[in-house]
Amino acid sequence: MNGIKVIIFDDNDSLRDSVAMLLGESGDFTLVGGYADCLDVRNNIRNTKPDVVIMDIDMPGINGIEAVRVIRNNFPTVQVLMLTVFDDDEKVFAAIKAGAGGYILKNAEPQNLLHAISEVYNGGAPMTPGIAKKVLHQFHDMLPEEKKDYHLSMREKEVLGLLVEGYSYKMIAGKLNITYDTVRAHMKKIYEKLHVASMTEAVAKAINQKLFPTK
Amino acid sequence: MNGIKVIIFDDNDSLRDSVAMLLGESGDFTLVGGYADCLDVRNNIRNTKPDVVIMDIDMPGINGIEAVRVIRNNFPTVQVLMLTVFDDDEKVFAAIKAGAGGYILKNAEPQNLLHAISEVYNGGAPMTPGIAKKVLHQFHDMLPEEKKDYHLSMREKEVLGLLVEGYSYKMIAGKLNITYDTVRAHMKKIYEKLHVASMTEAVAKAINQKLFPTK
DNA sequence: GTATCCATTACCAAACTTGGTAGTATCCCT
DNA sequence: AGGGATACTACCAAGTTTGGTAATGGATAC
Repeated sequence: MNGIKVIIFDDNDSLRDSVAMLLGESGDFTLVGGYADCLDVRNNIRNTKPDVVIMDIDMPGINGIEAVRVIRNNFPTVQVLMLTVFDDDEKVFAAIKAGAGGYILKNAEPQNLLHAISEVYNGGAPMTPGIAKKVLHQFHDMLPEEKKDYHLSMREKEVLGLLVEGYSYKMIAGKLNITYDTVRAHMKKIYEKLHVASMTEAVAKAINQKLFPTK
Repeated sequence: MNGIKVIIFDDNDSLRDSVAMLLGESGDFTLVGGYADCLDVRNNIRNTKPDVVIMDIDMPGINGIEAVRVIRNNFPTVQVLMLTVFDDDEKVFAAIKAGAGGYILKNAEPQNLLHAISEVYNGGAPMTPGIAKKVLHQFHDMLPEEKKDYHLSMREKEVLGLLVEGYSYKMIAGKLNITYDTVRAHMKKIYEKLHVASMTEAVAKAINQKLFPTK
């Protein structure tokens, strides 16, 4: 008994058997658990201490994505590999958001599953090509645009930054040790440069154009 | 001469030769061009009509990421596969933003390069495990948070939405055909529910919690 | 049916924001 | 040395926002 310890959650009994056989033959993996539902994930993991969890999505009771969240919150070192028939954006992204470390479709070659398990165990991110494409494309669309430069001076950025954090003119003056009127002077310049005419517009623009790391 | 038509941009002559040999032996690919710089990308592609472009990043003259942008803007059907030594987040994400369809490190196995070329040609997104991990993790961090529910009423959401767009109380009153004082009443409730005490904070919170599709 | 939430309006007084104009001082560039 | 950008200060007047408290009618919930 050695190698990477794996457990699987899938309500399809014969699939669990196939995986068990596959892992058994390989020699590099040990299947230390197999369950048809996620009703008792926490205990299942506490008892078996796996390195990698193979997780289906559509199961009776608690669904696999919820289970991933639970696992990642309670056992941060355990890697989760999704193994499912679903390839719709919503499920894929939800699984990643929940903390899955890889996403393989059930129609993949058995050999690829073994490879994916070691990869996810070694900190990689195995994905079937179609999934990788989805992720890459979505990722592409989400990357920040070339951010416009409004030529704000250092001081102006500082003031705007505080404004975004909810500070009033008076508070900003206090924070920066300058007078209220100086803050006003900066604000006037900022409004001019951003082409806005109120605090709310300035804040909205600053956040939307990602002028600051607000989150 | 048949198979997938490939051209390569890389200032390392011997690497170009190796790739040429590799592709030649495989039978499934045809190298129809090899260039040490991207000074004339557009013509290079117009003349060779490749299916896939293999692109280095660090080259004299125009850098590979800029070149990807040019290619994707002018020849949207041509797939670009990055083949470079760089694995820092900045370059990886920049390449993806520029439109690269795959990203392979130069230390990968030759066999994997061939596989990656067909994959990118077939609409996949080949990445070396480390790159896939970077992308997945960044992607994970960028996916929208579970959005909190502040139990805003319809009307309150409407008012807050306008506020985020830069409207003043008075303007909101006009837009919604209600009195100024009614707007004020809604605002008071909103502040209470959002736990804020000024327009700027409300706007910042609304945008950051993605309560509205602002962008 | 009575309690609770929602949308609406109203008024007061205090505090805050905005646009205008105007001046001083420093630093960098040519 | 002069031109230009930046940082700072100041005052006025008009307009806006905020926190109170209070009241009405409608809808929904138990």
